Amino acid sequence: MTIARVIVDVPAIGTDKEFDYAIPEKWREMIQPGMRVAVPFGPRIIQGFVIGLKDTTDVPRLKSISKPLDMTPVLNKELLRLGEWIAEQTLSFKITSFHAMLPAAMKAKYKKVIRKTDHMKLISLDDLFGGKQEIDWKEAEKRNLLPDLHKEINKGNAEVIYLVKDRAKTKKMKIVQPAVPHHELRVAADELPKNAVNQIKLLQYIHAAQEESFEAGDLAARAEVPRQTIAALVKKGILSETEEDVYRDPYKHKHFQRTTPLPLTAQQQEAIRPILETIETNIHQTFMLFGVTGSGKTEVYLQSIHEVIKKGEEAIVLVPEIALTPQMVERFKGRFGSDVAVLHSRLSIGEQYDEWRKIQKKEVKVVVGARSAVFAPFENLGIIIIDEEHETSYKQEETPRYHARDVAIERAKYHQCPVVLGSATPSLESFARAQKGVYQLLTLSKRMNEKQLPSVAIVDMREEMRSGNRSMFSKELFEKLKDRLAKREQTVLFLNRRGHSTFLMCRDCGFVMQCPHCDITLTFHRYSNEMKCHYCGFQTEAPQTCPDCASSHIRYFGTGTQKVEEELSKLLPEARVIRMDVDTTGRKGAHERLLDHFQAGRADILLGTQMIAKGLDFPNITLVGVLSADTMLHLPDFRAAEKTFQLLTQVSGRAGRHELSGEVVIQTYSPEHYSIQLAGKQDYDRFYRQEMAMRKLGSYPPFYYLALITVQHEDLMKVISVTEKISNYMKARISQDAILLGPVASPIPRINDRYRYQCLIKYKREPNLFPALKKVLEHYQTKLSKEGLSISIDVNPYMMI
DNA sequence: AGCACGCCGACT
DNA sequence: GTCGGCGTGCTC
Repeated sequence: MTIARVIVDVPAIGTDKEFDYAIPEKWREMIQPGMRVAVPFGPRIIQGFVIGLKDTTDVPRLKSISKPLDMTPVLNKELLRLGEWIAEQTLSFKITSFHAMLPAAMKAKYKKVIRKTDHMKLISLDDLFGGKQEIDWKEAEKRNLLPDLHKEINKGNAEVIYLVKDRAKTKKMKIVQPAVPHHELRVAADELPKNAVNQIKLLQYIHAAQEESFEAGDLAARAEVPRQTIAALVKKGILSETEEDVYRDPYKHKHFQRTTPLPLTAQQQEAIRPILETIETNIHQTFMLFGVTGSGKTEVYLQSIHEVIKKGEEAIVLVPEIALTPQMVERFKGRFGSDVAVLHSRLSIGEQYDEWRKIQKKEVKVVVGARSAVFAPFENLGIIIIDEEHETSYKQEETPRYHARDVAIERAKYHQCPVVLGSATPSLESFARAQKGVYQLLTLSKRMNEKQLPSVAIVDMREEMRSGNRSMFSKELFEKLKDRLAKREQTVLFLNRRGHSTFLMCRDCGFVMQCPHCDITLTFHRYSNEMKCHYCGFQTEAPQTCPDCASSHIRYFGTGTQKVEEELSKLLPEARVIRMDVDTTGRKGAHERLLDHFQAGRADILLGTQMIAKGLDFPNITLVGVLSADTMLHLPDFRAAEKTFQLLTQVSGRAGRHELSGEVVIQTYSPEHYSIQLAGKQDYDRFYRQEMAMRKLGSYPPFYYLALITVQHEDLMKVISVTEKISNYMKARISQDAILLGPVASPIPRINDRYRYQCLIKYKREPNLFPALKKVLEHYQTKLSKEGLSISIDVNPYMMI
């Protein structure tokens, strides 16, 4: 094969197609589909993916591949095909899909430099180049040298060079070994000058140690000598130093207690049997593992994976990003040891790349990871497990806007293996499919240890108000809190809102402080005494007087985690509180540290947002308090009730998982709402029926599919007119059965000074929809993207804002 | 996405 | 007459 079909690294509608390149003779044998290559494209050199090979082309004058960027393919046949499938399904570019499937380190960086041509080593150019042979384009631009350099380029004294840089760097470790036989180390030490104290010390240390080789930094530290000492002895030929590729191991200092399979309960056995059957017979099937919190879903996963590994196949386990705590990792590493790779966004780019390479080199059998781990480059997949299936974080919110569940099923079809969707509160979409028999339903209705589910009390905060309690804690919750403190048991307090107070209002004129760039109220952060916008990051000092009428009667309304923390220290000064939200877990490892603290019993109360709802499994938690169950309920989102139900159920599940039984207190201003009532009763089935009725009434999923078109621009009039044009265009192209809503302003009509309008299409079967949407993108992306107009299309959106 | 090409207004 | 503004269209 002499010609490569290449997808180039230019995410634009006009370049979202194959380009043909001649393969130079010397690379003929080695260049294969799935490899990245550097190719000339117009005047520059960029990265591309080889998606196929051929011998003929219609293109009159082919250019040649500059060089390969990989030794072996980074995407196999299956993943190349999957990338194209994702591009089709999500209306995104192939190149964008390919990048989403690979670790970030594989995304090329481009550099442009101006270099002196060597036949003209003119001194006069030295002041331009600062004595160097080349100069970075960006630097030249900054120092305003471009006009002069341009002249030199035209004269032929300098040229523009395009560089493709690969960020995929392996980490090297310096290994130190004695260069002489062990018994000669003594002699060598004696021969050193007496004042070379450190060198003698080091040699004596190596002589005494029972090891063949040492990691350089480690050795210096252990022998208590400076690092230069090693270099000095290497120079003298007594030690030798070599470099070795190593993996950056994020769990280097962590020891994992090995576990063995637990005996399964009757229910677990019944649930696992069909899964094992499909593993055995290589049949693709999607299972919905519906199990209450604490019913032992994880053990079912573990034993299914065990079976897959026994067959010589591999497993992918997806877990929501925030649930990927060391505790979670431990359960898999504990069972499968070094056969496990872990992938999530809190790892550094280098660490992610290394975990990915372990998978590619077939050094691991199991991947535990967040959304993008669904692309793990395994070639003999035996099972894909998606834990907490209902989590919205499985949907990627940037292009390509894929859903990991759909990708998992597509991959499983290729590999003829099962997908297991596990949840205590399945998404309506998935549960409806299970009801229809598209997925096979497996139920775990009992907790493993036969523990009762915690008892749940729903407290009407309006009543509290009426009876004169203006505090954020109801009488009932406060009593129970005090009781736990006395008994030295732990409490989890949940509040879905960070910051201090939600908004600032002037009691004289009613002024509410809003973000100047977004149509959203600012949130007060007490510690920094700032008003912050959680959408664009805008922040400003909190005012002392009303910015509008200068009255000093400004007040902060609503409650955030910071304020609760303050209140707790006033009301229960003896309680030790840990607060967990994005503001306290920003730094790497902070998340783990705080949880370790809590687990070790060094705090009584864990107070936090979303992130504490998942996966916490501490024996000493006997009380869970939900401070305000309503915050999500009134969001302009058709999934608001579902999300509320799921969250309340998940949070409640944190209590009483072990010997001690648990209690849950849910505070709310809408105690009669079905999602709160049924979450209190932990009655998923009734919630499902009720919510399905609501969805049917509103023509929402799972009865209809959705496609959301969002238009953004600085100019409001332009946004409205474009959205209207698109709506009309689409209306003419869809059938009578589809419903088109819009144009309407987005729920947040302005973010970052850009106005937002949208058009929502609800449909069941609509063969013309995707081609029409593609036409819309084609029409506008080329013509107007340069004016700052952006149009995004989200098929099956989760975020409607 | 970049970049060149090309066509109009404001200067040496 | 030239420099340079950014609309248009192409990149194997």
